Amino acid sequence: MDQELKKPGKADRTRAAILAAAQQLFAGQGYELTTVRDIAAIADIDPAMVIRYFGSKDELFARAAVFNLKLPDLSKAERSEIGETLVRHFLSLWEGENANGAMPILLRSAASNKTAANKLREIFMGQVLPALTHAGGRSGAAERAGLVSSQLLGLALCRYVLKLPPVVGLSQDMIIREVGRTIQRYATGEQ
Amino acid sequence: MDQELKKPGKADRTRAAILAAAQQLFAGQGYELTTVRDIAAIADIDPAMVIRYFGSKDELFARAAVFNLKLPDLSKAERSEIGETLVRHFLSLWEGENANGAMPILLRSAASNKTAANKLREIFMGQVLPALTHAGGRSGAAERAGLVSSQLLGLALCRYVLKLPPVVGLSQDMIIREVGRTIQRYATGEQ
DNA sequence: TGCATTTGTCAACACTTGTTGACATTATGC
DNA sequence: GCATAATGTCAACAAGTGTTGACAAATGCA
Repeated sequence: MDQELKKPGKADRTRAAILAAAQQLFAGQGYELTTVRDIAAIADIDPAMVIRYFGSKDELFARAAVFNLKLPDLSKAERSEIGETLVRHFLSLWEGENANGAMPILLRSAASNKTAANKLREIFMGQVLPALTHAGGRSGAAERAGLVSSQLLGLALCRYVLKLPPVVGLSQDMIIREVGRTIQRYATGEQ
Repeated sequence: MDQELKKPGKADRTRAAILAAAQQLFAGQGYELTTVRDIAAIADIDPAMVIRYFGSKDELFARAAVFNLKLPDLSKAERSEIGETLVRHFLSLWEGENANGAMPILLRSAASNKTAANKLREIFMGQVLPALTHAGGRSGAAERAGLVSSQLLGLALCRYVLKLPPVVGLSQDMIIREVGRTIQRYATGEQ
């Protein structure tokens, strides 16, 4: 289970506590408003430990904001179901059991933190764009990826960050159906 | 032209300079990262004047972030052109001649500043939702407004804040055509 | 001219920030 | 047992924050 082996000594537990507290706060109020002292208070340790274990606030943020889209192989999916497949994938990634909340973390801080903004750019340029290239051919892949990104990130922004009531209230089924159709058209040009 | 009348005394000019500098910085790096001293430096005045003229950094932000969607009356538009009309309207509002950049200001700070987040919520709840209620009937208006908001805000986020290259590269025509179709479907349920 | 108001300058305040180093405490291996 | 390393505590630092008040310069009016 563990990656660095050894018994789960005391150090590892406080390390994990710090990371959990950091993720909670970064996701809730973004990078700038989250202080090392707040993180330490929630993790119930000394602020100095945060620095000792992670080097700096910046490095801690980088650790707290790692995540992978793990996009499914769209070339194997039914072509007519690419949209719904993608939306379903993102929804389960964002609010499924294994969701680690990294998306809100990035989205909340991307507006003012360059590390977060770059990470978001990398994710969508490096994963969404190639996936769509495979799915719909090379021509216009950039445009299609841009449109897809705008809809998916907009959904995440309204639902998890701004928490616009009408968007929060949307059922997963409705999102999959309606947004899925949009993504389908953007991705394939059909309809 | 002026609203408070009187000759445009020296005070009004520095007031305007402060506001312009504030808008520039708020739009570029958000509320938290923008300091009163930075604003003063760009406006080429003393930091104390910023407070003297606007009371506090918070009040200055509130002044810098006022704007109105001025949504067209959708009930009078061709029903089949609601989507394109809306997208065209937002594009000209965001990057037309009279664009004041208030949208990036709000969007960039909304993630961490409650004033900005509330303002965004108010705008979309108070203007987009009613407009769609008129346009497509009362039933499901909230859901439709939510979907429309997610696409429009996502577009603004990717294009002006995150500056994702594929989204920045989209031509206005393409946006009007492609996103317009999405908005059309969300707003009317047609297609 | 003189006076009063407006406009601007300067230094400092109280506070918070990330980060550091010296020291105490606890656990581990011999 | 002891020595050594790991882990935690504490106080302080330098820098930067929004904001304030006392004072100087400029401007307009009589």
